[in-house]
Amino acid sequence: MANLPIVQFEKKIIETVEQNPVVVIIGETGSGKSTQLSQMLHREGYTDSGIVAVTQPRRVAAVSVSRRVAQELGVRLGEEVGYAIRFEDRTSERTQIKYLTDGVLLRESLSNPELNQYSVIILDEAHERSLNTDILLGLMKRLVKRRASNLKVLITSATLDGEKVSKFFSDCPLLTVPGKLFPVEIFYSKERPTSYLESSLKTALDIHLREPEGDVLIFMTGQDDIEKLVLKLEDKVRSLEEGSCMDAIILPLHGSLPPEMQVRVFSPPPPNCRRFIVATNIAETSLTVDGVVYVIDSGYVKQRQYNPATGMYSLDVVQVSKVQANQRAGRAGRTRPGKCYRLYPSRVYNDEFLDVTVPEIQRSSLAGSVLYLKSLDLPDIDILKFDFLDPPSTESLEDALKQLYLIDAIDENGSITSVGRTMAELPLEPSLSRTLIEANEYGCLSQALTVAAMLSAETNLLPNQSKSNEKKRKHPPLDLPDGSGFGDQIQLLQIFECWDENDYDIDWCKDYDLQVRGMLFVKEVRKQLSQIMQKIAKGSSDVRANQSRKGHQSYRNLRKALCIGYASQLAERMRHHNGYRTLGFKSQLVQVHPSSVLQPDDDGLYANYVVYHELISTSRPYMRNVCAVERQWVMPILDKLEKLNVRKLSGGGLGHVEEGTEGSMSELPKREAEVVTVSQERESKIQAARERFLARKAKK
DNA sequence: GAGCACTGC
Repeated sequence: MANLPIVQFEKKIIETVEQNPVVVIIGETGSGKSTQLSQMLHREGYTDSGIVAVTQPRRVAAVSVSRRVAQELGVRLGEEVGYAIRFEDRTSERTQIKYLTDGVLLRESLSNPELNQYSVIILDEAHERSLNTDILLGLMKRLVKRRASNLKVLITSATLDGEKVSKFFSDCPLLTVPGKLFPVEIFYSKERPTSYLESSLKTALDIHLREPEGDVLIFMTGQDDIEKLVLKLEDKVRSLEEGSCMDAIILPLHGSLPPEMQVRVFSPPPPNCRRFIVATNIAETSLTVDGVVYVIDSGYVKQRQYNPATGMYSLDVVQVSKVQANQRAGRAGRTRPGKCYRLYPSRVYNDEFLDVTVPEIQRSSLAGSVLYLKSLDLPDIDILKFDFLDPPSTESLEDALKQLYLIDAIDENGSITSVGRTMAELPLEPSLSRTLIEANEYGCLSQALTVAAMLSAETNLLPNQSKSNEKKRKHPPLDLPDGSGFGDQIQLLQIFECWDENDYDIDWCKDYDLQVRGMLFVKEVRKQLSQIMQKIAKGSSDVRANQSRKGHQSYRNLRKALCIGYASQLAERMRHHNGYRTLGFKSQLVQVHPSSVLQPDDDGLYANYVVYHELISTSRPYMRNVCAVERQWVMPILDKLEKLNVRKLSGGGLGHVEEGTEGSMSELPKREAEVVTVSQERESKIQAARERFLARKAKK
């Protein structure tokens, strides 16, 4: 602890904090800011008047850092030093230093907007710019004015954007604390490689043959490329002449790897053996691998982005930012001087890379965040003018307002409704919290709780039916429930009900290839949701509460509730084929994702109307997780859509300039004219595919 | 008939 760089700055830090309500601290990796700042303030007496809170973007960080601090102070974790993350509050009345995820702090400020229990709030790792951190930054700016006399706010950030944060907080002081990284030598490629897979392979082998011992960390974009590179590396290493160089172990590392495979990177290699870790950006911040001396940076990352104009998500491979590239390089200098090989020229780094990663708030759907802010009842706040460090686009905020209006969370003037208030209390996307409230009215709350919980964890819950996986499987896969033809939300419900009937047996999950960790998470979420709903629940929340007519039920009430909750995510089938047209503000041509269990009727046609959980644009625009709904439930929503006036929603449109004066009329979906916004290119691709299909059919 | 970076309440 004594040799941490930050300790030498204690006096300066304390002085600055005494004299200023907000201080930005730039501390690089290894400076000790996460563990030491809270202890300094504690020593100085700040814990006498309240708790010192330290937020973290990730749960594991909140737990591990608090454990360290408790150890250093010689107290039991959960007493003077504790942590709070979702599902787990390890604090007590005696707690003076509290580590928590930024999401938990946002929840707390919902019930206590002044956050009076805290004397100091430290937003740690603010440079990561998580959606939650960005909202907290805006809230802190307001809060320090209201609690000027008794609240201190500290923000820690990385080198590149510290000044921007300082400026945001009316030019507050900015202190820089050196890190404890060893120097990392950077090597650039002369040109951008035609294949960064081949280029990383070559670079990795060069290191293996020429450089002294030390592990190699290779940053790739995704599972696919990682698996390919691992195979190629294994192949090449095997063909090397025996005794010509040291042994090698090659390890993949990405999020969809089962936990037991992930932890393999934490066990040290046998002597005289070099490890190659081929990873996604999970190794950038979330997981720290010891022993890395060499880093190979492809310069790319996969990023999910939301397009508010279309309501569609896409997962794109994009260039990393300078901050990200430096973070990756830094992974080589944790234990001794290292080397970083960038597979792109310095010109690309200097001229093409953005300084910082586009913050999440500018890449996400904001319905949930806007509802959250509305529910805080901030006086005199026009949501379009909320003071964000990097404001999201007006388009994105208006998209959120429209969504919220359609699901009754706000009224036509943009004011939060009582339904909206209840929704904000639920840790769910607005569409799902709206579904829960409606289901409660229809007497199918328990089913809706299950669906909402399942969708909260959905990614990687179900087995993916790729051919490579089938080969690995020891026995043929057992049949999962099929949603009775109604679609994916119903299937998810049925799966959980089966698991419940099997007493939440882990082996049952394994038999059906369901991700165990994911299913346990669902169970926890469901429990949490049902506790929150208990206050207003009109029926039992028990999983088996709605199973009385099992076998011949139509899930009518549940589907109706989903229709109300997903009012802004509806689609209507084309008259003569299985393509759909979304019924939102801008109509899109979309298809049911092939993984869906929605079943066609005897004529081979899908339901006339469906709700979808999300639109994802991959090779084509797809609806993921769809559920059949009925026309008579959809019609009232369309009426509401026609009455929508964005200007009123966003607070009368003060200072809000929009072309034309006809207000919402120009945005009405053209129901009869079949107007769609599909790019020419995509349209012709679809056309070409259709012709190929017809040609094949004709041959037969 | 196709594919999924990473978090979090």
